[in-house]
Amino acid sequence: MSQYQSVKGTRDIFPEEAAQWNYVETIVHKLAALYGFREIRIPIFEYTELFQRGIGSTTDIVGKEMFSFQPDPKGRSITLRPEMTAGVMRAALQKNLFSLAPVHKLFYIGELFRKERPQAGRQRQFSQFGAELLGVSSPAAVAEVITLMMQVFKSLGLNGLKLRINTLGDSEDRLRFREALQAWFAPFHDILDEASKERLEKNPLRILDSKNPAMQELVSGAPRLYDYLKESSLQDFKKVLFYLEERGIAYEIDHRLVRGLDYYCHTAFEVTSSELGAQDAIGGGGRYDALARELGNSADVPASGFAVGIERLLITMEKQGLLAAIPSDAPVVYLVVQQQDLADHGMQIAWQLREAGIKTEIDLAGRSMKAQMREANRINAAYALFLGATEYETGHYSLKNLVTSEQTTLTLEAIVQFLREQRLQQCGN
RNA sequence: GUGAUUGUAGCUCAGUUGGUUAGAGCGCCAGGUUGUGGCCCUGGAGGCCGGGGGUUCGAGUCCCCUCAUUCACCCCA
Repeated sequence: MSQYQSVKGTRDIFPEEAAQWNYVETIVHKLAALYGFREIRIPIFEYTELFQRGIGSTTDIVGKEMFSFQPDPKGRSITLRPEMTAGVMRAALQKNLFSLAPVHKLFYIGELFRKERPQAGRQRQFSQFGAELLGVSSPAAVAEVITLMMQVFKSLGLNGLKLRINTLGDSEDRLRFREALQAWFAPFHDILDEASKERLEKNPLRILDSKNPAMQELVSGAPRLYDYLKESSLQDFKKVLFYLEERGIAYEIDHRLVRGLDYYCHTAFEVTSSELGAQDAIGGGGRYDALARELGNSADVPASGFAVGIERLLITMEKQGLLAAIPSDAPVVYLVVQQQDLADHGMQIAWQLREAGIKTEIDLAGRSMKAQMREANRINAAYALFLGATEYETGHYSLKNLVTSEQTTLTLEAIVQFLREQRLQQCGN
């Protein structure tokens, strides 16, 4: 074992895997563009208050999971971003985006940081892509966001994901429900676990979300927010569901789905994969009209968004055998040089081939022909091009198809032309 | 933060009740074929057995500490 290891909860992505990431990111870019979302890139750290205000100080993320530090003793505390939404909203408000146009559709891909114990599907540095639709509050907007997310899953070939959805109502609904909930739980105060007692005080809704089996049993008899919704909130939710049905997106209403972040209102949703183990949420999101005001804006900015964990997405794709289909980055030609004194000429040819747009690999270590051939085989080159004394003198080179073992002798120009035609066939474009 | 788990070669793992120079498969390198890969054969390199301390004539094996891994809880992507 080497002396230095990557920091706990972080990992390296080597080329084979990076190709998979690129594939996913390319799909995200394409579909986001198709739906009219444009990319935003924001800083990887923010002032700590942004997350305290935005995400909510009672949440686990803010309470115990943030990587915070103080760059200078008198300076303000800074935190590595544990999620994207607060930063995106901050950027939008700072830039005064809403004075330019009322609606903004943004998407992002980036790394996030949370100080949790790593486990399957959970790291301290992880990545998400997501979209934020800022400036509209209609059910259509929420449906748009969910549809884009589901479209990404579909385009990647994923099967069997479960979309759960719920509504949290507006602040009035929640206030009335909160009182009802506290009243209902009051007689049971003594049997509540510690976390639930605290939640009952600070954020009663989250009791419903408890995964403690004893609490779940108790919760199953508790009142439902759904029954406390005012008519407009109910209609809003039903309209979202209507759009999902229209688009053929299967969902399951889960009255206990609350989600951990304070800024959600109305529709909240989560997508889970049964292939992930304990940490089975692959994506989630919802509507968060109050976030802008939390961040000091004079008024609410109606908004909704989703985020998908890329590591968990890739794990699920792996389990479903979807990664094998991702195109490889193997070279087309491996240039095999017979003798050392032809090495310079070999470099010259490799350069010519690359100029012609043909992906070419060549031995740089002066190794034996056998070693070069083995290497060509290992890296899955399509062809071996031999350079020996005969080729050097005649200008005709031997080209071997490493799959069929067929070998022909052609001029370099003919080889370039041949390979170009081959590649057109292979890629089908 | 809590609980459990596992640390032996680059990787996956053997290693018997503590007993000489710690093994296998795969991978890597070289040769068998001085102009041709995969398959096969032969050989080679590569380990302070995670680190520290202790028990013992003797520790990869037993005990303690520590570091790291993995899984789970809490919660989330």
